Amino acid sequence: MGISQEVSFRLERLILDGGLAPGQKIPSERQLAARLGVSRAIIREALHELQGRGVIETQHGRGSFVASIVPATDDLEENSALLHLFAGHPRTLYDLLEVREQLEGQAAELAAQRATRGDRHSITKAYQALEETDPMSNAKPDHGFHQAIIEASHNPILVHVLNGLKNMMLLTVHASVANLNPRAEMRQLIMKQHKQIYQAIMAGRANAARKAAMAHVRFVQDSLRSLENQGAEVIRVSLNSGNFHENPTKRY
Amino acid sequence: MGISQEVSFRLERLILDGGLAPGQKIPSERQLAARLGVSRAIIREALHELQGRGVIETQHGRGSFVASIVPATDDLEENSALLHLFAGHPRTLYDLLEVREQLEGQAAELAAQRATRGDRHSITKAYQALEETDPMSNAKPDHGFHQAIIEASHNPILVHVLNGLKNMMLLTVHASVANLNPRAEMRQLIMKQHKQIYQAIMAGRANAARKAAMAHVRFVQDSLRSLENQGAEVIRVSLNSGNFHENPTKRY
DNA sequence: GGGCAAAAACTGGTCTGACCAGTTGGCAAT
DNA sequence: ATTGCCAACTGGTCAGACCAGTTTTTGCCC
Repeated sequence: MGISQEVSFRLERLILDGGLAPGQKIPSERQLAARLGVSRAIIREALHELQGRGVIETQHGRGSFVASIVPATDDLEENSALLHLFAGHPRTLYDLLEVREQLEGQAAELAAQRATRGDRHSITKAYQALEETDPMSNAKPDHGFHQAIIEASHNPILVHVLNGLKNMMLLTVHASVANLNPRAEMRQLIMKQHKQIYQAIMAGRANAARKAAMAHVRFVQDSLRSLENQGAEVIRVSLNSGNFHENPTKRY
Repeated sequence: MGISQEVSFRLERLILDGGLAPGQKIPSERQLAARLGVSRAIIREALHELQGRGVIETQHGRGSFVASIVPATDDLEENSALLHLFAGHPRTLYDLLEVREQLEGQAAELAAQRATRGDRHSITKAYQALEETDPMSNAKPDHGFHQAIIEASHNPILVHVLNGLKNMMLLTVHASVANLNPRAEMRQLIMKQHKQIYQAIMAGRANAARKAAMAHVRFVQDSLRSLENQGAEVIRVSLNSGNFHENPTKRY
């Protein structure tokens, strides 16, 4: 482990152990360098790492400060990396929803066609859990409902693909639950959409199931977007660096 | 926003857009510095930030590598397991084609809407290579054409998903090329379909592009299925160890 | 030729000292 | 007391040097 890592760990522990409170100013880079006996470049690299982890925030000319919101990590998963990914590039959230619209639509269609009795039972159970749970509490029932449908599609490739996106999907579900559900009329609409999906699958109406599922994802997408346009913080949106549209996919 | 942040965003964007795949080595610090016209210190600070977010991993003396963003699955093990599943279970071929129908349709639609000049050039090049190559020879031009379209969709999630399915996609493409192309009338039809996809994207006709792409995949699907019903051996199973584990997705 | 060790040519890691660019606070002129 | 300016902070960027690992090339020996 290099010195840079060591320094960032030391600083992080200092902060987490309470030596430095949230919002408090961290010693200047030059002071830290002198005190820890390393060059300022090392200090800066360590601070950037902590910055990447969201532990500190830096302001030009003023100093670095302990971030106010220490994550607390509700899921001890390492999806914090993904969270930052979304935080830095909110567009990715919509990219994912774009893909989800297709795949969930297909899953619902296939589920309507292929669901076995066991599948129907699983889906029904998940749906009931969804109805009974306090919507604001957490996103798990919501995700469970979608998951049951996906598995009922009996397409292992589809299951695999959506499984690989699971962590990210949980985030989008979380975003929708956290931002949309608190608004009563939104919650009503989403409930209704879930019901339509559920009934269409149970009735074996494949096309209706597909359309309902796609409409549901699209509704979430549009709602989040309009929320964002109203200035709400869907997921911490930052001004992005412009001009990513001229050389986006090309490699070095 | 400082240059350092901008650099880290740019790198992240590159990675997300699929220009750099997980596990791939990113250019050396000195190369990046020269290429982006900034000092090496800046590059190092940006890399440390990405490191803090878990986007990249660095090894002394070797280089920095893109971390697998979608953790858990998505890697070699899972893929090879699916490959085995594929070999022993031809139905999986159709499962994959089912999913491909959706995703390629979406990719074509988005490409028609979002392709930059550079994208159009790449697609055109791939299309020309496709026209000029002996169709029976190999599947690479075919796959390259689809790949160019996917990248032009500018949806990093979509790129990642289809990238994860790349090995299997190559197999389906190979199956289609090997079984369908030798038949003259089939080859004609497929050529025509490719042309329709290409023209629709170039003309920016999103809906037509989607439909053409979906029709193409569905055509391959139906053709293979009818071939199979005639008793032909659609996919040659490569020699593999029998030894079947129960399939990971616990279906069937 | 084939095998193997030395050496060159990479890679990231650290240091130094300089200068630019925002922020802040005090002190002087009004 | 208010205004305005300047000095002393702060972080941001740069250049070049050297250390420390890894990979590739070289060139000798058998």
